Amino acid sequence: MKYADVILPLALPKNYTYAVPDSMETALQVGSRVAVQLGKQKKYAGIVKAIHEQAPMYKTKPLLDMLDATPVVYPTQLAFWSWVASYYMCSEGEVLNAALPAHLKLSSETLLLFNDAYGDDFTALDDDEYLIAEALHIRKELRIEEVQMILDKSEVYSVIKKLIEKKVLLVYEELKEVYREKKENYVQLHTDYQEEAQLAALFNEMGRAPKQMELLLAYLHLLKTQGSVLQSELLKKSGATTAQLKGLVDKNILWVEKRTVDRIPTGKVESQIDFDLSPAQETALQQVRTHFKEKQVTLLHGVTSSGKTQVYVKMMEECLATGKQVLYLLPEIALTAQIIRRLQKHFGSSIGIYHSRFSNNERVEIWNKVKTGEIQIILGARSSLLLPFRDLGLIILDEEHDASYKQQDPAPRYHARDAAIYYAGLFKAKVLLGSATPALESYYNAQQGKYGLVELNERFGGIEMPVIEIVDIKKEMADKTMDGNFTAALKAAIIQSLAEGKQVILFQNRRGYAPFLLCTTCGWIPHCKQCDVSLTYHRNQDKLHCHYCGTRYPYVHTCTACGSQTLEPKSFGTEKIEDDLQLIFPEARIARMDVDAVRNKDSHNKLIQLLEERSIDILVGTQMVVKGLDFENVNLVGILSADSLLSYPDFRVNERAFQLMEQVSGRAGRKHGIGKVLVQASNTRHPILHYVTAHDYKGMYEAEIAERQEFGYPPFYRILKLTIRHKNQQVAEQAAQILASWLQPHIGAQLVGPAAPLVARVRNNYLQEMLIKLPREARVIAHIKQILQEFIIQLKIEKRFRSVWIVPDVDCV
DNA sequence: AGCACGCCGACT
DNA sequence: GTCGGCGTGCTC
Repeated sequence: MKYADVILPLALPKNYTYAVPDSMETALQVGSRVAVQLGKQKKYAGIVKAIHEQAPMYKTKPLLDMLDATPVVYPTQLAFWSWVASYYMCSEGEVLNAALPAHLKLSSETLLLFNDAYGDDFTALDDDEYLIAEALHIRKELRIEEVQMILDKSEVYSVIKKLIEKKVLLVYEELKEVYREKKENYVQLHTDYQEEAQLAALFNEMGRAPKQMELLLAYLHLLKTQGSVLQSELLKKSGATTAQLKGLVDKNILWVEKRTVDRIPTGKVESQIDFDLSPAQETALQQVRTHFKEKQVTLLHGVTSSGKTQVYVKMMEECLATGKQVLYLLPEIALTAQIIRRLQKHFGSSIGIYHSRFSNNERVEIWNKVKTGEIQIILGARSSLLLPFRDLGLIILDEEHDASYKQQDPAPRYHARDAAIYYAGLFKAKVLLGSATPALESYYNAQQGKYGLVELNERFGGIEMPVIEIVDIKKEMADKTMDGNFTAALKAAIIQSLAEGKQVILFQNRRGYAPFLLCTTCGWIPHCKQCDVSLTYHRNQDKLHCHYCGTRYPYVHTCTACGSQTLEPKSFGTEKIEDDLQLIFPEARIARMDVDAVRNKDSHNKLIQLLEERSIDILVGTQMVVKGLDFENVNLVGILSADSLLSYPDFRVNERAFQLMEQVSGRAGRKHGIGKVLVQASNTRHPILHYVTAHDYKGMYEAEIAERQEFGYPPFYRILKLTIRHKNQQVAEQAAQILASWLQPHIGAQLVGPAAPLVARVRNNYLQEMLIKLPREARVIAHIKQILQEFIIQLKIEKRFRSVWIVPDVDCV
């Protein structure tokens, strides 16, 4: 007897074993999807992890069905998932959930079917039963949801149970394949009319049907110009109706064929525009090649605009030439039309794009084409690391310092950079990390010789680095030269840029109008009812938003504490900057780019396009303006408040602030002339500002790495963050204390907390956090993770801790 | 993630 | 007293 270990798309602590029916024994393959029963009625599609002959201790259920002729993943992916699950402390099911496109993940839906044998005499039923029976009698099938709607309550199980007992209905669990091939109607000419003479005769006969003749002429025209004729296109071009087309079909002149079409067209490489590297780029390329001879990972540290992309393109070409696949990762937000166009220029349609905005059907097609190798290059965001590559040769991770490479919620909370390095190892592939401001961890690894290091210090085309000036807010306040949140220096610079016909980007890391309202009489600040945070005022909607749980409240005019009407918006966000700008520069065309402004599908790309074609003079934005944008006409960048970047209680603040300012300033003056960056700050003596003005990454690195070593932070230690959550504050605190006391003897002093985080309550749940510092030894790390997992189970034995949520976040950012 | 079962408060 | 809510444990 054979058994199959199946990964189910659920957060189950381990995989379940099912019996392999004899009929499947020969055909069943590891990596294929199978339909299985879980519990009394639910069915799922799971993935076969292993096939073996070891009978488990418990009674097994049989596999119900094989869903794939060929596996959906290779053993390489299964090995990768297993590593991700154990390293990031989650289940393989959660990894599968993140990896598999929604349309390959099937779960059953309960359908209620009317039992025709019952007849239509419903007198033996009570009110609820009658309602359902009647609805079913008419509609023949109902979903649970519909039953809930008919009865207007959520608990419907008892009614259904009674109806089953009375044999009014039958329950059916349906496991439906959701992916659908795309079909399109093509119009074909009947074989009788393939020749000129036949056609001519036909036209003679058709004298009395001028509309049909017109349609036929349009058809022949399209056929000649395009080779094949789409029904929709034909009708559009000719202005004919479906009825007229049907007329021709009925006469056996034309016929319609349904064809399966690719949503993701691929083919031969269409264009391959060659380009020359600058001598600096050429050297860098050579160095990358040399490092790859002995090292798996190389870090390309290239200043903004140094043309890292060209180096990537050359490396990609070399990899493709060996027949292997390439994965090019970017932070989601940097995946703009700009970069996609640039790469498509070189690689044509052999490049596939993968990110969150694709439809579920499209994702299935990309998945399959990566699996077969038909797509050789994937350009994508974090999640494309989980695609089923067949033979990966190179992973490029651009903007490798970017925090969005780390998945936050839900599990798997993986870091795409670290996971990419492991994944590449399975293929013996190379990893090229690129950044103008590498993560301290990566630069450290390069310094230690673990990674190769290549420096590209020269901007492409000899453009100079922008000039960065710090503007003292305090001094201008004292001199009374401020105009709202604008210093006179920044205002003057904007005026000059606008006068020169140049564009300006302004950066402020808070969205909304004002981060909080303050009663100037008593000091009261409106807070969210469910979270311990002040509410942000959004003036466009005249509402107060909670940025943690998303709740919106009406604007308050009267102070709840003292009753006075003296509430004032305090501090400032992007919305206010946008408003103020319009007052100061009434003539300028101003736009805003933050999550609120680009909420709908394409608005981000549209904003970029507007900026490209110079229809925007000033762009105000949050982090979003930092990534992946490349505009030649921008010559001024303003950072409105450096202080707000430097005042988070996080060991990475300085690094982050430096990266952000350096990246923003990289947007200035990329092609023509020297760009200018103005940084407004109250504390102008902050050391980070000094490194920013000097474009001194190394200086920043040296200073920060010393601190990290002294205080035991990454890269010298790994950090595991435990978040403890419960709706009762005491329970959360006690659970955290107990866990900490158990962990303490095992890890000594390397435990920070537990303590309530800055925002101690979110959605009515109280939070506690602690940081566990792990020495960089794989064995120790694995051991501590294991005992931690045991402690969590042990804690939950006690009844009051059973509903405590404990979330481990390995290598948190 | 569902779903079944058990315990407890709000109505007839 | 019962109905329906929700908390909790289990699924190979």
